[in-house]
Amino acid sequence: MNNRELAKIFYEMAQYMKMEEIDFKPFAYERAGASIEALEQDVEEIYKEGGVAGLEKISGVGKNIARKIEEYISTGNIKTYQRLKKKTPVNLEELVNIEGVGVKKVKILYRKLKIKNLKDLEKAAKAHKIAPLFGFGEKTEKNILQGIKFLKRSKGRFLLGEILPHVREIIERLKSLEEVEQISTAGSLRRMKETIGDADILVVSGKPSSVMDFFCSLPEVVKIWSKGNTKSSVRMENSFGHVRNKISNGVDIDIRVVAKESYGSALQYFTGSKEHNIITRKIAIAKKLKLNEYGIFQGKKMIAGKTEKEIYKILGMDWIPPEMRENQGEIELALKKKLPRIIDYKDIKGDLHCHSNWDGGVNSILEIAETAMEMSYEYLGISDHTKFLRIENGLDERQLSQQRKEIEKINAKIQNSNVKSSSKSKFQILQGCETNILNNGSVDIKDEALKKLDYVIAGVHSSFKMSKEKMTERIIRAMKNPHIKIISHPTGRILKKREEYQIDFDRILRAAKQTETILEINAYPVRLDLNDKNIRRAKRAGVKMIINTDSHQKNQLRFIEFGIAQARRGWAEKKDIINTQPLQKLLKFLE
DNA sequence: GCCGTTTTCGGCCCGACTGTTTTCAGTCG
Repeated sequence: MNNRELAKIFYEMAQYMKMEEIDFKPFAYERAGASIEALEQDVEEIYKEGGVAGLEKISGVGKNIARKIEEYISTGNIKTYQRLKKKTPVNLEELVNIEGVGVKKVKILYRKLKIKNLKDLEKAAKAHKIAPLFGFGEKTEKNILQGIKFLKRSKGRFLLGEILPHVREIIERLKSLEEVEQISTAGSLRRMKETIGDADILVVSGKPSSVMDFFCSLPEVVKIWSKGNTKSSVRMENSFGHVRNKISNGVDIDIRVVAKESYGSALQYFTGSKEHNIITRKIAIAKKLKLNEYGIFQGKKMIAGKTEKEIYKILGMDWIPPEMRENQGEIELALKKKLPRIIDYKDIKGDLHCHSNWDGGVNSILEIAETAMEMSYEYLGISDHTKFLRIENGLDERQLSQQRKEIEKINAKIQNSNVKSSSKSKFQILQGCETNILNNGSVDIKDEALKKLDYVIAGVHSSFKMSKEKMTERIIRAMKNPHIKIISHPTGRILKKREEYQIDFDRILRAAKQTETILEINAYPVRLDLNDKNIRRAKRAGVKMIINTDSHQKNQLRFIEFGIAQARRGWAEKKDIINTQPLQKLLKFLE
């Protein structure tokens, strides 16, 4: 908890420094923030063990930043941060989240119009006070309004990836209570939707009131909306669930306590979706039964309710995985007992989209590989950015060939250290790269260099606002390059921030099929791209997919879960996803 | 403000794009 808070402060300090046109320092603070966020140990612990000198061992942390960490630990505050904030007291996170608005514009908006937050900005834009400002204009004003509109549409929704880990942590704490017999997430969180409105927790307990007392007095709770004997609703603190430097308003959590004999029906009822439940209840009615959150009833007699499985069974259906419960045809298939066997969370054997510290990433190739081995992967693909992305320190042809040698060395080292352990001796690091698809569809690395890699990923990282026709052509041309095997984040959306770019997805699918190009299901929480609908389309078109994390630090390899969840929501089966294959088969496929 | 098998001082964080300029500033990846 500490680390994330602190990292967030450093990110914000960096932004304020950029606002003041300070050179280089912002970069130092960002880097320190990123490396603190990636730490496994709490900074406070590091400080207790080794003092300021211990803190200085953290990469990117020197004398000054170490002192600031010390200040934060001992006073809970950083004076420099307060000073920066005082100079421009605005909701920076909120304002820079609008596309096209950065720190410099925020500064002008505050100095000239005293705009502090989204509300002020919207008011000013609607009153046409923005366009006359120096450096702004008609178009900027329009873009700002559009950006606000887009933000509002996704307002109140949270990323699965930022909420789930915290809710799980809270569930762990609840589990430690003697009174808690069974516990689970419910609602959209259990269905693993890419964004969620609020979080639902379902508990079985003989002592509901003490569970309620414990829950409502959690330190993260900032507001109790309602507190009852079996149902409570609270607002969590703001920092609850932020990813990198993006902070959201606190999420609401609803908790319900139900009787043991109703747990299954309550879980079914509160997991939803609403549309799915409407149909299941209709099926019950047709069988002269009644289904509600307490159980399934024949007249007044309750005939089931303890588990979800028995509920579905009585309705004449197979149990449906929560990720599929969107009334998209899953009920019909479950009635015919013909549900597809969707990919399992344990099926992934490796991750081919990972960034190391050779480009903008945090960890060394070896460190990432160690995490991959901990996850029992058989392989790991390093795919650093290439030279077009200068700020990400993209690699050129020469650096790629240097990296190849490094990877060979590490592979040899891993093989030697694991001779005894047969399970790990199979592990292998592959070398790829994530090339940039330029405007004309060519990529920024020469074919001769691409040829030497184990595989090549290509993605769009610039000029997002092309026409549909041009963007489609651009990506198809990249797919036709025989070296390019994978298209990363194929639609380019950023959740709560940027729409997909315009593409003719059917044409992309046809070209992917024809060129045997793999489409990525990017597991990074703000991307989740392809989304569930496109995954289904790709599956239907017979296009192969791969679930990758796009991780920039080793801990982010765990994001794979969110990608698998999307694949499950898109009904993808094991055979549709190529990184469910063992190493040799994967290599053959890539070839 | 950090860092060092090019450097303990002098480099780092660049280039495309957009919209605002009339030669450039801000934003984004």
